Amino acid sequence: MPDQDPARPTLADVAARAGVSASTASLAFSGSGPVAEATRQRVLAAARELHYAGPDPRARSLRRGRSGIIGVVIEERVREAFRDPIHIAQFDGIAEEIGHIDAALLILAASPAHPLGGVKAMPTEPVRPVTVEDAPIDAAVLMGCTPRLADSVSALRDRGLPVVAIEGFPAEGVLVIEQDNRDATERGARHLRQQGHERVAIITLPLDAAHHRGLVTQELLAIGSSATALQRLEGARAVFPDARAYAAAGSYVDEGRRAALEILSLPEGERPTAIIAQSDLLAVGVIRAAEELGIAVPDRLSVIGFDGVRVDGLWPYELTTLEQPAYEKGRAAGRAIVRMLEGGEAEVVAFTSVLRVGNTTAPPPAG
Amino acid sequence: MPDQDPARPTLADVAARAGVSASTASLAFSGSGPVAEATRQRVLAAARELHYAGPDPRARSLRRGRSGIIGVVIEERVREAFRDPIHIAQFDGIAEEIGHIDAALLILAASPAHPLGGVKAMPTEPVRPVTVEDAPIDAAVLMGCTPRLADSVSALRDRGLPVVAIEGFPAEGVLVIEQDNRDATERGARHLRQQGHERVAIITLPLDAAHHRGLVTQELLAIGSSATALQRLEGARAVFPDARAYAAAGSYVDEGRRAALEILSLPEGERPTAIIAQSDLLAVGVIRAAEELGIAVPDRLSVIGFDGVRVDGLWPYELTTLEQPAYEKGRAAGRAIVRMLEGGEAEVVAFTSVLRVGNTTAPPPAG
DNA sequence: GAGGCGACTCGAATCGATTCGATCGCGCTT
DNA sequence: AAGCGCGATCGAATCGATTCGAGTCGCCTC
Repeated sequence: MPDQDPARPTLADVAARAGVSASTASLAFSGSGPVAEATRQRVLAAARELHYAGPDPRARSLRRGRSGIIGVVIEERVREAFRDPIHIAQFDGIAEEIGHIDAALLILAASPAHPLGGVKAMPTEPVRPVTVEDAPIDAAVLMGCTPRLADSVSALRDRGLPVVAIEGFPAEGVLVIEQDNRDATERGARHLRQQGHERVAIITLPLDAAHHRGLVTQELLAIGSSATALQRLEGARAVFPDARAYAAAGSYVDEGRRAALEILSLPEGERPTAIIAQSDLLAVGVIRAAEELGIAVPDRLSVIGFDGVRVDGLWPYELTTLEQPAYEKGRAAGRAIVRMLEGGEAEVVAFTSVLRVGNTTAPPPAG
Repeated sequence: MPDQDPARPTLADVAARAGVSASTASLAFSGSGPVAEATRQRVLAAARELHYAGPDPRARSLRRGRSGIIGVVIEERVREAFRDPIHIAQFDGIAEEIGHIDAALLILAASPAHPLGGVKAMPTEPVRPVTVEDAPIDAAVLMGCTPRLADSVSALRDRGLPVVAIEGFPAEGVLVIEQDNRDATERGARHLRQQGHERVAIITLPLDAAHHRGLVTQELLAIGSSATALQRLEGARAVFPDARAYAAAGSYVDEGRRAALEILSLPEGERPTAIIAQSDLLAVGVIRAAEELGIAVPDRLSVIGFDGVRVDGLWPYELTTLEQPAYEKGRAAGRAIVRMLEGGEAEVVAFTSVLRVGNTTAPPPAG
């Protein structure tokens, strides 16, 4: 029994009460056709009397073929997306642009890839899972998604929906909003090199789908799927080929702290004089760890981040970081979606990060 | 023509190719019924060959009567919701809880109320507006909504959808997650009184739908519709009945600064010795303004906020504020939705704010 | 006064899937 | 060997609205 309440009125009921046909009633509501004003009023009155709440959006969107909803696909759990300032800025930008066509934003967590028709866990859940492949959306924006989603993406394409990705691996039929992760990180690394640093460590964003934490090995690199993390790693190693890298399990302050505590446990003279963190939150964690260990920043340890979000409670530090235009990236994605929905072609957009030098980087200690 | 591409395959096509009936094909996909493994494989194979992307979510949700989407209604433009840390924490909490039933979150900006069947602006927009009343949602969470939405809310009720409100005016059939705005502010005000303050000013959140800025007059109070702002104002005036209040046009640092510059333009001796701001962001603005005017905080001006979000770049200040459990409020709303969707009754939850004393409040200057 | 034109209204097909009840075999029991 | 039970499959109704083509009716024109 799909209907929860018996006898919720339908358009047909309203039409009957108003003494018109369903088609006329529909016209009266949608306004797309000639309806006599008197008739229209009669229909609206009937609707009021029956407490009819207007055409059912489900039926409407089935018939019309459009739902007015844009999906934003993230690969973490939904709640984590709200923790990351970069995500938020990008949401913001997307919302700004699709607001122009009055579309709404559906936040979707990518489900673990499941084969076409794979068995769902519980057949009679009160609410069925909304996955990327079966959400009533008109288009999708992928945020930092990995090839793990390839199946879902091709399902979207099979549906004929426009798909735009903000960073991530290029895929057939997906418009990518690009970010110069590799080159930007290389610029940041060069900045360290110029200051005289030789021993550098890297803390990366999660590389693989399972978010493995720890030293980045060949094996981990091989299964690495995060374009963003890999590109930034590549940029850093272009300058410091032998730099050790540690993967964090997420872009959180505490993950940065944890990795840094491990990195900095070496005796001075062996331990790195600089750490390249792949996000500002990680970098803040590094600074916290240094404070705990009594290692002065930037005198004995330089720290560089990525993102350019202004992190809370960092005073007196001003993080040296690579500032990326997250809000603008979101807008570009939104604009692309709008254009594609209107039947046009959207072109690839590439964004550039700017090195903002703060007071967390300095020449390495003389010794 | 609803379909954009000609000949996108449907379940019937797949069934035909697999040599089974549509009903069997449906069973093969949904898994809710006995289907021979061989048949199932045949159907899935046919689907692959035709590039069939799975059952159309629109049709599915029409038939099933559920879409798996929970709407979160905000009254600002969507993008502004992402700017407010309290909103974000609440989103986060909601997402956490509804994640348990695999539902997704639809962010909806409340449209200006329009009468049932009111004329839409453009009949042939590429994407139709998604308003509160016609979004394919299974339930709605209202975030800080005003009576302006009364029509939309009653439409939701007519649809038989569960509706939960986080703060806001109680409405028939709407479960409210409450916050002790009035009493909490009163406690904060009493803290100032105990320190000896007499001349106090208040900076409120937007009171009315139009977000009028400026001195709070009787007229403004009369059209005030934000429960949160009104309750907090009431709490402050319970202690300082004659305190002047200024409405900000939004919860932003710059709005707080702007209001404070006006408030503090009086000669010392007449100007307030303390300012009660209705949000932390506003309070930070007050501190900024005081810095600009060379007024020492807390020596010559005490400042108290509301929210307990840790605002960036405030050092060396630790804001005295009323800490509210925003994340928990979101969770409570999410839990209530889940319970109601499962057919149960959800009970009202009330949250309490705690006064956290920082270093922005002190006794007023002796003079 | 007949023809014609418009403004309205209606019937019926359609969107694409789900689901209930009925049917059909087929193996097993007694 | 007849009867039974059960798993697999199918037909048809249904979900609730939109839309197209086909009337219907009144009024204007020549």
